[in-house]
Amino acid sequence: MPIKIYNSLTRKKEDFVPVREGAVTMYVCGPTVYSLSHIGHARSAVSFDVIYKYLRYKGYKVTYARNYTDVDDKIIKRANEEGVPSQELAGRYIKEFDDDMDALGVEVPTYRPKATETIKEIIEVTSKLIDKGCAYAVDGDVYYSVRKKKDYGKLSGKNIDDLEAGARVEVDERKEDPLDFALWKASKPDEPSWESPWGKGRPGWHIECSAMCMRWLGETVDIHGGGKDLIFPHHENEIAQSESATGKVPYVKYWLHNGFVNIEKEKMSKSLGNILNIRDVIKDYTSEAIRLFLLSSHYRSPIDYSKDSLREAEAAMERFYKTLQRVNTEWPETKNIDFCVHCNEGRFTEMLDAMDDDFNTAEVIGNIFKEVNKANRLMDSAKASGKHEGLLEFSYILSMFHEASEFLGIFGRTPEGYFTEKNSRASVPAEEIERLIAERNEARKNKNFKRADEIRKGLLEQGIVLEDGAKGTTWSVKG
RNA sequence: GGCGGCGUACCCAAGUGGUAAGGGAGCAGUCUGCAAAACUGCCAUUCAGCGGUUCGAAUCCGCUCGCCGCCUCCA
Repeated sequence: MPIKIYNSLTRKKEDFVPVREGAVTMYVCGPTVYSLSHIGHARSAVSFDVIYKYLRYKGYKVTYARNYTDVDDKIIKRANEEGVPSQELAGRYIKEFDDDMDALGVEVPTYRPKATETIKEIIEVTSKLIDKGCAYAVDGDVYYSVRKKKDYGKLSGKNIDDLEAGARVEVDERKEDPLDFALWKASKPDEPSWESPWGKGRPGWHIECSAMCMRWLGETVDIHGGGKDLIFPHHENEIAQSESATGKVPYVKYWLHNGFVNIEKEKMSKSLGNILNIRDVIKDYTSEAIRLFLLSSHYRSPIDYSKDSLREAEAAMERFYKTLQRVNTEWPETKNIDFCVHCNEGRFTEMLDAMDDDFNTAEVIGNIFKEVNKANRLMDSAKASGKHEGLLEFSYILSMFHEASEFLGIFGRTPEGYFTEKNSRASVPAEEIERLIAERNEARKNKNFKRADEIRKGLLEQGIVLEDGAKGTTWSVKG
């Protein structure tokens, strides 16, 4: 069964057939690096990380490029405020972005091009557009002429006349049409600039993505992704430029757009002051809980960030790893399971069908938790009967977790690894907790339950939960 | 004004023609010194509302109501 992908261009789910059989080229718009990245960047990055991983999982050779916009008005403004060169500022935030991605378990794409390293190509494409009569230079600026592209607006479903009727665009007398957009901007004295046939200047925003795509992936790419807000004007303009320059249609076969992250039901925006940085979220929740939260809704739907929803995601992750921990201790013979021995048995069909259907990660997660329940049930009944029967079933379940982790990027760690990350947030030193546990168990042995409960309650007030199990007392940070 | 999307239980959420996955919360039970965790049971005769198509609709069509996004930098 082919993968089905919702294509923003046709507004339909389509069978995924890449240009070259067995290989996929994929480009995703990355961040403009002038500040720390927020949870919205995380959603886009994680969504496409999963798509990248899944396509590879399905056997495609995927070439994935995600850019950094490292020259832009906002970067220049911020750099001038701080009194540092704009490239230094951009470099700093590229590093911060990479650190955030690493913390979220987002894989490094095949290529991570920067706009400033693609100037030569940008100038070439711009020149070609002028030569073809699709663009014109005025006072060192170069504009793309939207009227020259008959199907301009095909991605966003807009037409030029409607856009002009609702004009909120500032009228620039030098432009032939108010909707014409800059391919190249003449630079002011305090701005970074490059030599060009039109004088010193710097690239416009949209052209860099076209140039980077062509350089790293070719003139037609299979998948191009980004946030929903990029549909217009950014992606619309990319299509216009690229198709005009190369004459090849389509520029992109499948356009994918992820939904927004709202904060407590409100749009995240600078003016509302509710921008939530990845850096801050990572401090309070485990990286897998954050990924689980992002992947438990479909990538195209809007999601609402709230403390409750993250707490729930963390509780679910805990349930998962607690079960895995239990399997490891109660069924040590499962350690020798050869993952993927069941791959061709049709066992994972449900899960893979869900992924094939426009990457329905939410359904996969539902399937995973059904298996978690099954594992616990098996262990309970083994405990009751005293017999370890059903090893084959465990091998199925654990293989399924392993397979899912290959493309979801969660459910793949050791329980110890997970709980170490989680418990590093403890407000009480581990040695102190261990000491209190020992004291409490001594009290319990002496039937001094008052003291035992006192210790447990005291720790709970500091966010530490104690659990008495068959193998002794364990502790964890309250979710 | 133009374009697009959404409305499923207390909350989150999957399901897009065959009779409502999953998670969280809650209640009851098993287990436990008591808890916690785990397990079991309960928790939407119904999918915003009203009509229509169909043997059959949360799913398709029409209308109404409500919410949201884009059209300006934005993931």
